[in-house]
Amino acid sequence: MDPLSATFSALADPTRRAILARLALGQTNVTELAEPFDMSLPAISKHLKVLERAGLISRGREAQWRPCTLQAAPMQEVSGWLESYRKFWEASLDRLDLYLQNLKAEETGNDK
Amino acid sequence: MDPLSATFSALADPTRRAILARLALGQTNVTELAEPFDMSLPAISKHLKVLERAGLISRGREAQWRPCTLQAAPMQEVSGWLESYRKFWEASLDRLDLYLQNLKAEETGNDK
DNA sequence: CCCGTATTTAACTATCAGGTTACATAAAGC
DNA sequence: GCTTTATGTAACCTGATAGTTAAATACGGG
Repeated sequence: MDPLSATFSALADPTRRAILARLALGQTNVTELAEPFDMSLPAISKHLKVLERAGLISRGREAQWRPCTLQAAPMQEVSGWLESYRKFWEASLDRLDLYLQNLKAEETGNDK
Repeated sequence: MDPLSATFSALADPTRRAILARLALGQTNVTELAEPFDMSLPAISKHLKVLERAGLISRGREAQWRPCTLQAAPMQEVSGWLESYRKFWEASLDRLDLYLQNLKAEETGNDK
């Protein structure tokens, strides 16, 4: 799978995004990561593998713990990809803005 | 499925991203969208449905054609979500930068 | 060396995603 | 109304995902 697709599909799961959010607070181990979820440990282990293969986390070894660390570089790829579309959503926001302005103008009777 | 997950998973497919890239050039119909792909029309139709459900395109009606239009608003959501991680990839780039500088310094014997 | 803790792997199941072909529907034009 | 063109839906297949439980592995400490 191409890297961008791997990143997008890793991010397409709320559990995995929550894991990343937790890791943004600092490196931690698997059991602690699993804590908030109503899910078996192997399930979390699989999610971690997905994140790892996408390059979004790295895993070390510290005695019997496997500390996970956030690696945000792939997100930068996503951000770069998105960039070329920015003008489109900004344009549509402008249109929305315009629409809302017209709406308001009509309401107050100031519109042509 | 939550909107963010829907957007990420819609974007996790190269065919769909290519469709969006085409639509960035302007609105077009299904047959023309399908043209570059070695894939049946129903397959494209399914991809379009995924994009539509994620809110990334909208479809009109013009005689027997269904013109598709890019709707980038969900990308803005993604962009917003990514924003909170920006400092992480910027930090790691800084570390990479530092690493490369050190490497260069070592090479030229100017290090430490 | 055995034990407890942390984590992964194996085997299995159910659902979903992405593709196919065949058929159905929509609209225009003769 | 029939035909053509454009598109969508149905039924089906295959492989991937996401979860489960049970067993295996890795490591530190008595």
